[in-house]
Amino acid sequence: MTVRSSSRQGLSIGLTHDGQPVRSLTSAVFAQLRAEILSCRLKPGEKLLIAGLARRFGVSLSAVREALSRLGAEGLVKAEDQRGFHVSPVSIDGLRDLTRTRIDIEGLALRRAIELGDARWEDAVRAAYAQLAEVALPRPGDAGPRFENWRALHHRFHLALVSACGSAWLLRFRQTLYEQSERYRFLAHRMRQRPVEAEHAAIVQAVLARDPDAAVNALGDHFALTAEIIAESSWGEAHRSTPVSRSVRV
Amino acid sequence: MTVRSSSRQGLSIGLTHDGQPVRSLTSAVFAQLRAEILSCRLKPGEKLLIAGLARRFGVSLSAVREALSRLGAEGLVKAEDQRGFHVSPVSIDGLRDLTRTRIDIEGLALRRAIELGDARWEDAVRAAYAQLAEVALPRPGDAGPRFENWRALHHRFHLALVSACGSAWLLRFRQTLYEQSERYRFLAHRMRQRPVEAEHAAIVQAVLARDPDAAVNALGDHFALTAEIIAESSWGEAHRSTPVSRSVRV
DNA sequence: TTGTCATCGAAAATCGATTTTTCACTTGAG
DNA sequence: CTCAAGTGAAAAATCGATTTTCGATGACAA
Repeated sequence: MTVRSSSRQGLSIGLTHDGQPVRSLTSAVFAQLRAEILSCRLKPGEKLLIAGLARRFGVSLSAVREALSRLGAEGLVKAEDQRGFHVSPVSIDGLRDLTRTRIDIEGLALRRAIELGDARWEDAVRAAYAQLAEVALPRPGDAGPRFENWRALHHRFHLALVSACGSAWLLRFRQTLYEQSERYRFLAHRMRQRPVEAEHAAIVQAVLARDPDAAVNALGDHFALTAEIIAESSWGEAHRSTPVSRSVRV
Repeated sequence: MTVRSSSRQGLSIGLTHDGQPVRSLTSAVFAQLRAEILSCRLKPGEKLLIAGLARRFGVSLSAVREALSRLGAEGLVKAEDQRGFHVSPVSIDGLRDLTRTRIDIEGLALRRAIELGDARWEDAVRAAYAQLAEVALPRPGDAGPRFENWRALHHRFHLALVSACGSAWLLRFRQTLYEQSERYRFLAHRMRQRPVEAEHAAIVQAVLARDPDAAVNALGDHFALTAEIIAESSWGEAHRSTPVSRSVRV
């Protein structure tokens, strides 16, 4: 039984987020579930019925269980013995912790990248920025392929910034946090717009000037503003208890 | 079939590292494999044969597979589709990245804890430090329960330091890095001794004085010195990197 | 009413048989 | 000798049947 089999529903071969090829049903299920959780098609807190998912994908229970176990260890689903799996919940407090930690950790990575990055890295940053700038920011609520394209370029841009940091661990943690933040962005699909290009430009300018403090500040502003706008969206309003405050500056 | 069944080999009920009770065979296998990897009874790079482990623990293939999948997502084992599972490898470069990232991330957590921690936190730090200081540092190569006891207290001490940081994400990442470093410590089981109590004392002093810079410096020195000593152990010597570029044979 | 306990259908967990893939080795052509 | 194709044992992956556990429901006594 091969992954390419046309009897499988909604599974596709390709690459996982970490560049490994998908060569097993379990990995395909994992990638598909991950994508659906990130895009909130599977909603935060939702119960994940193993049998239902197995039927939907046309695979066995074991494949689904294994995929869910992996997602559990990555923090996208919550597993409890004998009680099955749920999509990890979201909350304003979660968004606050996520944002602050993201600023700190991605800031660390950015500092190291600025210290270590060579000319090739600078070129990569410039190229990723140019590609992102070429694409118009999709209108709020636009969920089509244009938005997917922008999202991919946006991710590539932020990845390019820190790619030269020289630490596999920092990159791994950064990836985890980035994915978590994707969920919040999808949740608040109707967000107030703002000149996000200017924020990216500020980051790039500081990075190319090799000014770590300015770069990390610009990055922090970018993240914090995103979080604030999510928190003031309809989702955020519905879940608000206290305001999401800005991370402390180094 | 219950976890308490006496027919299971080497599996025990109890708590996992994150406080969840072990109520399934899979979780018990997961905890056992994790412990054996951290203690290097399962050696870095070693192939993990699913059938062999299933036989050894007296459980089915699925339980082992699922446990291995979770460990894979946590970074203790490396999974490749169709090629099974290996214990994650170690290297001098890995130790370098690990140490540096540990200093940065645990440093972040420590700063936040110093900022946020209350009197109860201070008490907990003092108590954990006192308990650790009571136990004599085991002699090099001592692998018995005395060493296990010291290890547990040492972990509790470092956890107490950052426990008030207020960030689930930082604590999670810290835990991951701490576990990784355990492996290196076990590998270099015969290490040069040094007055490690003095280092802990310096950390505690700076923490209780609410001096974040001094505390993070002391913590960083502590980690860096540990890494240096591991690198100069027999394991480290054996893995010291050969020159990157080597002249072509004539 | 309130609390305890038995019952039962649904879901999770476990198992081991079956299928698919890999890998080390052999064979034979160039 | 080198390399490519073939071969078979071993290991991984997949499946679905079976066992165990959970949790809602309702009977019944205090």
